[in-house]
Amino acid sequence: MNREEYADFLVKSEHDYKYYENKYPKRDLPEGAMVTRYAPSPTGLVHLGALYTSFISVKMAKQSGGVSFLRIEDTDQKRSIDDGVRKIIEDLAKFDINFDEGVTLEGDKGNYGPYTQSERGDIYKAFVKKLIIEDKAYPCFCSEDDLKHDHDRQAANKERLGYYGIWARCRRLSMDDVIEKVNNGEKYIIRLKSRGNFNHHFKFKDEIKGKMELPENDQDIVILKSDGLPTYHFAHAVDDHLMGTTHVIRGDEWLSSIPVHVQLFEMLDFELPKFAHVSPICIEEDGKKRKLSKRKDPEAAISFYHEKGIPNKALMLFLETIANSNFEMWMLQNKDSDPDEFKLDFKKMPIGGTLFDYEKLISISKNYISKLKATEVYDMAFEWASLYDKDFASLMEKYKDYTTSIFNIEREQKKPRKDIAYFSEVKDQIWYMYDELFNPSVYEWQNVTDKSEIKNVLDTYLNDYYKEDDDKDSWFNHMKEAAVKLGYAGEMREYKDNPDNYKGSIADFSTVVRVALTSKCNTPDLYEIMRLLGKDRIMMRINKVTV
RNA sequence: GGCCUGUUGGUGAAGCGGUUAACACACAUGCCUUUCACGCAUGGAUUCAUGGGUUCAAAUCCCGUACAGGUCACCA
Repeated sequence: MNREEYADFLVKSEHDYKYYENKYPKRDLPEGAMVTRYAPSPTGLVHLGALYTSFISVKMAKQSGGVSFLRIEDTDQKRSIDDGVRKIIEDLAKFDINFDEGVTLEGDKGNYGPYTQSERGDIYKAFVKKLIIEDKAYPCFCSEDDLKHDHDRQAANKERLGYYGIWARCRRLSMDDVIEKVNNGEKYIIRLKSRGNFNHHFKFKDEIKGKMELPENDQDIVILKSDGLPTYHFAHAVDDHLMGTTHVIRGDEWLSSIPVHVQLFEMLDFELPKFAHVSPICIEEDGKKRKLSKRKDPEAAISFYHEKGIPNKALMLFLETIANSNFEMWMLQNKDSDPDEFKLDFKKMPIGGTLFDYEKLISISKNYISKLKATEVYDMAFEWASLYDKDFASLMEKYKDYTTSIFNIEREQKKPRKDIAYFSEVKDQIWYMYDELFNPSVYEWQNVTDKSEIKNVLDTYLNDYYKEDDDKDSWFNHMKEAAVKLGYAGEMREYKDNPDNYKGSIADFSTVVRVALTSKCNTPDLYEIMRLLGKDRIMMRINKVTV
């Protein structure tokens, strides 16, 4: 049996590797264009970290005039869940993360497919055969128990764990031994015949982490599992080579596998792509940093932000400031520019894990919402309420124009209000504008608390000074006149200079009106509120107080 | 335990041999203001985990220590 026959005896494939090398020609792209990929396993819902790396991958490709694609890594059938792929695609699309190529809801798109690993079995086998022919891979008959036994011995002797050197028993099997075992029906997997020396270090440069020195891999890692599917490492090398990936962008938990991957590319005669290992988003617990965990941390789930009512765009802005800290500065200097114009840079990405800063997210979200038009705020707030607060949603819908006007108070101007950070808090901020909800149990009176004085203020103002169609200036002048008449200072300056000469200030006076109408002492502009409420409701609410 | 990586104010983070150690968020104070929010101004690291070394000069370069993170599967 020659080596070709031997390889064919061990692994069957329809085509040989040359067929696939020809089937997927090199991509013809301009200098500097990146081909990136996002390659998740369909094991559950998309979480923040996935959103983060997929965003970086797609944006990097786009800004360099390259190509991004989505590849599904489902070589572990046990962990894949139904519908996992659809959820990934849909969730990412909500955040405007769309790939140029790869798996889509309508099937594969692009010339380098299939893009789902479970459909690429023959391709992997073809390359496994290539390695066997070149004596770079061999079958291993060790059972799980054998492996465990060795592992325990290694641990007991404090030796390095794994299948390497003298521990790599099956590596020494002759071709005849192998043929006999196979003919006896013994099960086997295929391992890489590593030529690395753990005591030799090689230089490696990561696009994000920079230069480092790593030991060569000397583990005879598994490349083809007993189920006939490849391991991650092998599939990664074959796929990214065939698909023409120029930049492998992935989580930094992969950094320690680099020796394996570099070796794999070498032994397969593949050109090594560049690697960018993205640091995780962390959270602090008991004074220690740890990666955001899907199971423990609610904020790891994308749904968390959705339920809270934080706009998707705001979340992306937040992720982009984590990705490149200079993005924030750029935004400040390019207030009117589209964030898409900002160019992400690997060199600016954080090297250590970044702590998830909720306050910062809130601040970004506030700023983002403050720049929206009232109608946009209405649409988004309504969309949120339709899902999470149906009663409020129907109220918003019933008074659509009115609600939009409420959102418009102090909004479409140079320095808009920044009081909405997320849509779940909207109701708490404007409920008093709706008669259906206005039924205060407490009035937040401030400096003026005396019942008769409150009545006095309200009566005086309402009867003699409130004019329904005043513009803002006359409205405030009337307010001042009423205040002065009752012994309040009409100007804050005067009051501050001689507080003892007055009952209080115009601020105290208008606060009484404000609280009477809204029950709250902190509200947006009173004039606007009164204008929206209109005379009848103003009277009604004031009467309600005095009863 | 082995291998790799990191450690700058409350948080994120700039800095890459000579700076008053940027900036943003948060916090505090003041101003503006009918409240709140906005805006504006000011304040906070005598010091860059720690101990050595190199240098006229170190947060920046080198070595040790501590702490933290990642990884060591027929999982990705």
